[in-house]
Amino acid sequence: MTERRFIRRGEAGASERGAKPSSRKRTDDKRERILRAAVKVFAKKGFYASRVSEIAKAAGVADGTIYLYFDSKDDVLESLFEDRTERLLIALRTELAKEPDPPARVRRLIELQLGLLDGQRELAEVITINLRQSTRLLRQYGSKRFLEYLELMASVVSDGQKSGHFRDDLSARVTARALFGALDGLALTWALGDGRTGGLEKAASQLAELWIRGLSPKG
Amino acid sequence: MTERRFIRRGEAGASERGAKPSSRKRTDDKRERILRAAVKVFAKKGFYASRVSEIAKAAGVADGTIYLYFDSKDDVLESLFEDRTERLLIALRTELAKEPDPPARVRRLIELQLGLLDGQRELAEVITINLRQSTRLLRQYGSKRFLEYLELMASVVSDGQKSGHFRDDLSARVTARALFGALDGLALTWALGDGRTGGLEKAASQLAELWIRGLSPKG
Amino acid sequence: MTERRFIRRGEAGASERGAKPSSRKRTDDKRERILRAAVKVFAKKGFYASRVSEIAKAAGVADGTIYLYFDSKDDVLESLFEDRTERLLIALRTELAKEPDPPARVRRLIELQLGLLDGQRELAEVITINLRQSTRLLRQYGSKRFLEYLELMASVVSDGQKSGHFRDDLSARVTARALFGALDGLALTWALGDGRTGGLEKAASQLAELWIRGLSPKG
Amino acid sequence: MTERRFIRRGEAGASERGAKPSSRKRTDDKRERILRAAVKVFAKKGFYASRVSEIAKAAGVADGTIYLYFDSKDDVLESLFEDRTERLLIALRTELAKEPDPPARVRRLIELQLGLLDGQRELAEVITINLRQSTRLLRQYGSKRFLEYLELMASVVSDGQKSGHFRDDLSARVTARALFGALDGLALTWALGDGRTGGLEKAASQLAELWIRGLSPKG
DNA sequence: AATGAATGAGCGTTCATTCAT
DNA sequence: GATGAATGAACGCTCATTCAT
Repeated sequence: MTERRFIRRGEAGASERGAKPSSRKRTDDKRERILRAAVKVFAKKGFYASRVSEIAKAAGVADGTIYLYFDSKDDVLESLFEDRTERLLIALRTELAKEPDPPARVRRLIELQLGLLDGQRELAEVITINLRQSTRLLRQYGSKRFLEYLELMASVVSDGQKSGHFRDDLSARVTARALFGALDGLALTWALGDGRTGGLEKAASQLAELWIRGLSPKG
Repeated sequence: MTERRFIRRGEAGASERGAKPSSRKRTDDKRERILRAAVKVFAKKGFYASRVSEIAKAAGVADGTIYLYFDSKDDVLESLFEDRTERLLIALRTELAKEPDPPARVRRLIELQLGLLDGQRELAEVITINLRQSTRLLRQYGSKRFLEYLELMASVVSDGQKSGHFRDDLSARVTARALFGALDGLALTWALGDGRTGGLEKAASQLAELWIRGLSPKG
Repeated sequence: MTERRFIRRGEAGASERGAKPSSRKRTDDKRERILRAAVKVFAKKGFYASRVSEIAKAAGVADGTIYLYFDSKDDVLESLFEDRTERLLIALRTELAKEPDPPARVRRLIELQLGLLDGQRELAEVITINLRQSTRLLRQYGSKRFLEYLELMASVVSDGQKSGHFRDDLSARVTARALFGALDGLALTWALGDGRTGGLEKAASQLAELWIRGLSPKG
Repeated sequence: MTERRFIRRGEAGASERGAKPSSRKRTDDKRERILRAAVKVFAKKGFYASRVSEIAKAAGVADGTIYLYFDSKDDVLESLFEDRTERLLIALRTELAKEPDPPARVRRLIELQLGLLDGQRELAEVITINLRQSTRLLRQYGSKRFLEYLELMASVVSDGQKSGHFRDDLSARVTARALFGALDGLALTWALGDGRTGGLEKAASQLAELWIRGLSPKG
């Protein structure tokens, strides 16, 4: 078990990620179906209160089938997180590559992160809340995709500092973490609150204004 | 059980809060000892992975004793959160009352929240991480001390807007939530990271700079 | 868990053996009740087909209670075996001490082992059959009480060889193992067969005759 | 399932035994490969701890294939036992037919049984240990090949009694069971112990000496 | 009030078996 | 015949909570 886990955790090429049953058909139906079901269930009840059997039922598979694709309930959460964060990273990188102006990049970053969640309340809940439920996930996982994500944010800040668009008396790392927190906090209160589509859009715009001015140099 | 719970859930005056054993001695030794033990245990292993028996052991009491002071394991976490947030609120209100200048109030707010955690890594972990572990806590509790706390933050912003010190194109509520998130995010990464005493101090200062400028009006 | 196990496995004085709940009352009711229930259930269905809940039910305790006295289902079997073998060893040593004549000692040994089982069909089944069900038990356990037991048998043979009562062209160790096997085989077929009280008595007598003559020196 | 089982359980002539796939090729490759794999796996981990998938893997077939040749995991063990015991019986009968002298026959019996296992540690383990793991096997099976085997042993004894070579104050049945047990016990300790080739040879010789004298008539 | 042995509902996981391909 | 992904019943074990002392 631990062995298999190690293999899976390895930097297996993305083409093979998470594939347990060896001859996967085209679209990897089952695995994705399970992940989608897990989002719903985790969002509704939280990781710990969610039952593996509920996920199975929601995914329309047998309980045991989940263990053909994941090593454990924990692994489902981790995989979910990794999977979705990876998508977010790809989307962010693609979009940011199109935008050279630092302030506009900050705005884009904020809009994208909150925009991706807008209309996906469940995913927002899973990422902002459930991630914190598995201590193991948080501690040991804080170092992978999540750090990549923080680094991407930090680079947007430091790039702007180098080009003179942003003040340079602030640590890019600290700033990035604070920005992540701000976005996460908004997503959390939104997810726990109304979760209305569109609700995050205005907030995103305001937050962008705040941060762009906050990062602007003296004068 | 349910009955007792109802009574406790009522808006019992602070004078009676959390008191189960009827003849409270001076300082309510046991209850506080249990809460202190819970901080340690929850911080180390997370709420769900923590065992009631571990808390009991850490507090130097028998398992059953915990149920003389709390209704359930959940209640321990809720009480802990409520208790500590209350202290924080009191401290904040006291300090902010001394400071009339809006930008200085923002700085003070940030310094105080992060400062209180500095050197109390365990408490930081409990508040930032464990709070999110009990869905019930999050959902139903989002409305009590936590909202009071957010409102306090929002009032610092809106007061500044009214006095013309802060731009008024931002929602005070949104701004407050984002600030809470930023502080929470810093505390989280700090708690999960090194947790070195003093580490948060510099971050607090930078964050204050950022927000103060971010909130400043045009021109 | 593993830790506790280690402690229990240690050569803890007999006075403390297997006691988990710390303040044991007089007669260690529960633990013994569970062991007695386990004998019945294991004998009836075999170790693997026996359910922990069945043992609990037979013992009149809750499922969880079993885990207050034993670490696992495996541990119940091991403890049972160790416990009963120890009693047998004590009885054998006491009896053999009274008998100096080697042939008579062999006879006594056979009579005692089979006699103890006579009327305890269930125990016979557990010892002869179930012991072999836990590979771990067999392999790692083959070295403790069981070896003591074989050594006791071997010493009866080698003592007789030294005193000239028995032929000395046979290895005492091999002889002891074969005798154990013969006794075990009789017990097994008896347990699986009728299991009538008294059935083993005659067999014991005949087996004794056979072995005594088999061990006698030439001439 | 039950149906098929019934058919197979019937006293099907040896010519049809265990044949599931209808068009049996010459040497029934698969079935024998599975049995050989089962010996290895059962010997290593015991019947209950062995997984059908492990046997399949060791045999180089798919999991499902096993069910084309056997009705269940239990059936694999039973078939294995029956198969191997049959071979042993045939070998014993052939050899004993060549030897008219009762004491020599006893010696031959012992040598053959232990000799067949010598160098086949795995088979020894399966027969002596695993057989006892399936209660069903033991109980209902005690009546087939195994009884034939015991009867063969008993006949060697009773033949000797009739011809006056052996004492007649012993029950041939009891004696046979005890001898089986002795052989089994030696095989067991050998299998669990070193399992060195040749180790059983000397033991066989000594055991033969012991039994022959033990069975010899007075005077 | 305090204890801690006892409870028993509840769940993650395994694995023999099936069956569509 | 052969395959191996899918199934889902079954069970060992945990641990929050209770309650007799």
